[in-house]
Amino acid sequence: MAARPKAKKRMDRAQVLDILRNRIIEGEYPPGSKLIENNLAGEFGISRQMARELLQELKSRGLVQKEPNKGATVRRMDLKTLFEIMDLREVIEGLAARLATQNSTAADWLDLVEAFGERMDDIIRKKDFEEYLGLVNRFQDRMLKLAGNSEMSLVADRIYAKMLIIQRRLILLPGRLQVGIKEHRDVIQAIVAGDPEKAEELKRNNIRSAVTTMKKYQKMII
Amino acid sequence: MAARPKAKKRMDRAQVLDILRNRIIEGEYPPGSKLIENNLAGEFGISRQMARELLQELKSRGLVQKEPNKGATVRRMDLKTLFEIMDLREVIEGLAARLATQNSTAADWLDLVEAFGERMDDIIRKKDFEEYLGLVNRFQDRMLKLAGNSEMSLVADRIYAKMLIIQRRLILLPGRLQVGIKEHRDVIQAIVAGDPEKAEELKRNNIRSAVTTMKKYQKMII
DNA sequence: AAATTTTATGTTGTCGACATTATTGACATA
DNA sequence: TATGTCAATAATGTCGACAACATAAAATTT
Repeated sequence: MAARPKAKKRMDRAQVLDILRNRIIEGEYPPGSKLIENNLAGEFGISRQMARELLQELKSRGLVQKEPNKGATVRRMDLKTLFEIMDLREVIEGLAARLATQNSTAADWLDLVEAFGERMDDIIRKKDFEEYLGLVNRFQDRMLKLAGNSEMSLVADRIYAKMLIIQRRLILLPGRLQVGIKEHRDVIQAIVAGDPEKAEELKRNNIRSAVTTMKKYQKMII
Repeated sequence: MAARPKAKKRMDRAQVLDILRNRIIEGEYPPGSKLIENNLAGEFGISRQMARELLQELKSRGLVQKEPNKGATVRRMDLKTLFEIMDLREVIEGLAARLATQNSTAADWLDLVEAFGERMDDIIRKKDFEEYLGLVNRFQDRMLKLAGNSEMSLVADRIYAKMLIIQRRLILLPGRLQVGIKEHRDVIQAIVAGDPEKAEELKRNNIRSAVTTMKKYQKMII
């Protein structure tokens, strides 16, 4: 583990947690790398006890793994886990789409309808992946927020954190960008039209379609 | 909080966690009651630090709630949360039924087919609720185990812990026992027949049907 | 007597120190 | 060279003590 020499001082508990979370999600701490309590304590100017509790928190969010007497490591995602999560994601996002449809009106979706409309053609042409990912995330956030089910949001958070890296590789696969856009358009349309069952079904199909692509190109993803 | 005077000595971490979990889901610690670190430490012969970590663990499982500087209380379940969890439960158990169907053969279900068959008529006649609940739980455990999705199991565990109390009251509602048995029979039949989609749909219907009953008799449940 | 401040007590938050368990590296032996 | 043993080091697990905060009780003021 490359140690960070600098000792930033007196950081807030939540701040540190956020930093660690981001480093894991962004891949700065690669999967399997050790997170050593003393190092973290030193870097952030917190006590080891505090570092310990933060690691525990990260564990409960499914981002790190702890083995007794051996410490915490960034959780590796193997293929099995990946597809397990995708199965979960299918039903969770389906539920989110359904609930969001029930709890929202067309007005809540104006910006996203527009964004996934003509603006998307630009994105496809330029292959602007970052812009696309940003929009997809905005869509997911909106959906979760409007769904208004905090228990579900907890589960979704667990899933998303681990999906972010994968998502970046997924859209690079042949044809996935175009298909993804079309599927999102359809989902949004069903939501705005106020058809909860259809929205759920389409969102589930969207994830299943992603899984199919992933299975086809397994080796390139993990 | 009624203090337990006895100081049991040197209990294992996992043991204590299990005891606390049970006390919460059995209702021995009623919702809203305070869990004081010192008391727990004293009762189980563990250090306060350890008690603290156990409370954190219970929090991450959604059983207790923590407010900064005010401590941990047994999480209250209001009506909103209850129905949120039921929505989640619908899709999770649906998924479990589908996956279990894909990963199992009729041989895995022999005992439960029999139990939900003729033996059930006895149970209905005697209104043996405990026996029925035992079988339902056995069915759920089997389903989760055979589904073989550990991410999903984590979510399910979060849900079940909170559902156990409710379940006891649900089956007391008029007609719910008979309906529940029939629905379980249908689900099991679809699973044994190897029809994943049907199993998923029936399990989802089962939860939705429970929700309908709950909404009708809201006041008696919480 | 009611309201406000002060004091006292109980509970959580934080830290440093020690004990226990892994891991590493040096050394000896086959 | 390879392997096994043992010491040295590093990291985690655990504990008790003190500080900060919240609550309840007492005292003071109006």
